[in-house]
Amino acid sequence: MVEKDKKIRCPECGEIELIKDYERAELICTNCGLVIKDKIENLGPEWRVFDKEEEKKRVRVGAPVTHTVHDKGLTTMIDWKDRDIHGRNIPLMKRAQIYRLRKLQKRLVASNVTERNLIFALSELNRIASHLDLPKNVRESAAVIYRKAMELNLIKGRSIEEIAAAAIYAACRRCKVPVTLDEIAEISRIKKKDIGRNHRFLAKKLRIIFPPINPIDYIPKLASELKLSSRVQNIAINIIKQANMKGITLGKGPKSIAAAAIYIASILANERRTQREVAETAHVTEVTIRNRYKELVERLNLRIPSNIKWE
DNA sequence: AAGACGAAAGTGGTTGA
DNA sequence: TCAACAACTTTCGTCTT
Repeated sequence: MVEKDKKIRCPECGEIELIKDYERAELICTNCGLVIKDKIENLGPEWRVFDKEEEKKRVRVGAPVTHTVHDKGLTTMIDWKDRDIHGRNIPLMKRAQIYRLRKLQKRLVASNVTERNLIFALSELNRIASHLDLPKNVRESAAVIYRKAMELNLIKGRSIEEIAAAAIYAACRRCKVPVTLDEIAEISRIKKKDIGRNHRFLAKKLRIIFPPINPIDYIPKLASELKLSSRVQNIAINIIKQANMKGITLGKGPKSIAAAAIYIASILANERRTQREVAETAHVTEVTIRNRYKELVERLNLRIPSNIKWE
């Protein structure tokens, strides 16, 4: 559908030659699994049409193809009833033939081990994604990453669940969804350390470059959990932007920076939250918030109103 | 009494020999 | 593989509101 010679490049992993259209559901980078464009507009029918009449009849058939189902959603089912589509009995001769077809199909659908493992992996991906409320593009991305890992024989000798968890994390990083290793570790039965290890492994083998996490990505989530206004969000984002420019954020945990920025912003906007509240929702300690926020206030010359003092 | 502060010791992950 | 290291946590006593 999408012409190969269009020469679209993946904005993240740059050097990758072409983006496959993957049967017109999304534009996905075949290398790193980044979903570049969610829906391609003006999809056009899959048959040639010769006149307007025909065009009306032949529009679009079937659900969009997806990577999150093991056969990409292209399932054919042969009914077990011995009736044709009109409900008539099927002649005996034909029945035998259909019986053979059914048997054959069963074997094809999920018989070989690879396929069965893929089904398991995808259901695991889906399970984790549902628990974390991940958007569709992240799920697709995770599925693509997993399939890619399978193609390169990276699963062999490793547990499916570990790779699945790592694929989810990788997809989140790709799509800038602020999910932590801890959150995934809690849902899957994989330890944080192992998810991280496998994630690094995937990144290396699939040659995906992950940009460092920007503290800004945490802000919306934190702000909404703390029920803070969008004004606070904007202030916090501004603080982080300035901090980024001064290089203060380098080497520090992005979560800590985000938490400190939110804390400061909540004070500046007169919607104050305690250090404890922020610390709890951001999953860092009050001490860390204190250290970061002191640093931010000093280095950025922020003016904190009189209800707070510091030396 | 709750919140903020900071010193000191401890933990887990990264880095470089 | 080991030690050094920075970021972060835990704990706890003190100060402020």
